[in-house]
Amino acid sequence: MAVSNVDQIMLQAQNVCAENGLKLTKKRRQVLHALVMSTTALSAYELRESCKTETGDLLPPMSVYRILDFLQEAGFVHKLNLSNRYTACVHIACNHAHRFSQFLICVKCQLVTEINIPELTINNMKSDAESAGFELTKPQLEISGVCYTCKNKAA
Amino acid sequence: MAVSNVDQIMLQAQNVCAENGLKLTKKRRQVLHALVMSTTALSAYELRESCKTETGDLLPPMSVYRILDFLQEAGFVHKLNLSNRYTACVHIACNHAHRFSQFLICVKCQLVTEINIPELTINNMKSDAESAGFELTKPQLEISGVCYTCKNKAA
DNA sequence: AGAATAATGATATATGGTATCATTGCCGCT
DNA sequence: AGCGGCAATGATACCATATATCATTATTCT
Repeated sequence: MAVSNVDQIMLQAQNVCAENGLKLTKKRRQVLHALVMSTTALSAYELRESCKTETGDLLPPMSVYRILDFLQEAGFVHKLNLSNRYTACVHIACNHAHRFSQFLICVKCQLVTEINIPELTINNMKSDAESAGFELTKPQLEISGVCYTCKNKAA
Repeated sequence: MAVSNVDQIMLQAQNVCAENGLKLTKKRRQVLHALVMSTTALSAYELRESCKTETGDLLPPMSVYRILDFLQEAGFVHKLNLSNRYTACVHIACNHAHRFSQFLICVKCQLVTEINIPELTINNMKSDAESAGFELTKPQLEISGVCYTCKNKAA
């Protein structure tokens, strides 16, 4: 995510939890913080590293996955299935209503950019799906591409 | 895929390979055939089962993955990243030019339906991505939903 | 036939994720 | 403060997905 207002994001997350009876414990904060700080999506096992204690202890994998589940439930984190990695939601601080999200993933540098899908695109997709006999539920789109930085580097 | 014209599909695959100097060996045919016959996407390890010999020998995992790589290169098979499963391309027999594909995956029964994305939707997505500083390369979309059969069952 | 190359096999291991049961820590109560 | 109950975390074991590496078998080409 790599943002400047990290503190504000963490505070907002804390507030959202308080309002909904969810507990943002120390470890959960640690994991969320690591994701918010990272420009790229992180794997569960990379997150263990990011959260290790001064004595070098790692979180057990089970805990990492449970914490990720919690953070996803709360809407703070998305899982990217293309890479089996996790990324902080860009809308934590702005408290947007959560719409269908779309992730643009650079195949060269792994940069992840989350954008909102315009209403129009969503509606088109919904009716395309309907024609094929499907009702859409949770269309999270993950699309591979090349970011302009990498594209320019190549040229 | 679950189609009636299985033989025609296999024949067409054979022809495409011949035209392009690719070898559709016996094992590759076996794997492709298993995928063409299945209504749901199959995992690599399920494919081992589908292709076992009379004596019960299984393909080594490495071979399955290599064969799947080959079939994907040839455009006969898609990998679904949402489920880490593989499915035959619906366009083998009709020999369509390959456009961006979209998969509708039923969360209840695992039915997979491949549809073409209308030109319009693609172009919208491309310009959305461009606004965010991305150039799209291989937009394969995988979308969760509920097929009408399951939806009606629920009601 | 023999060399070169492509395909497959075998073994080991990395990586991603879950099941299960034990332990810890927090919260409210009296 | 002490205690009971429940949520969160830890520990161990394990399954599922995928790859690295080297050995062997088939094809193809001369």
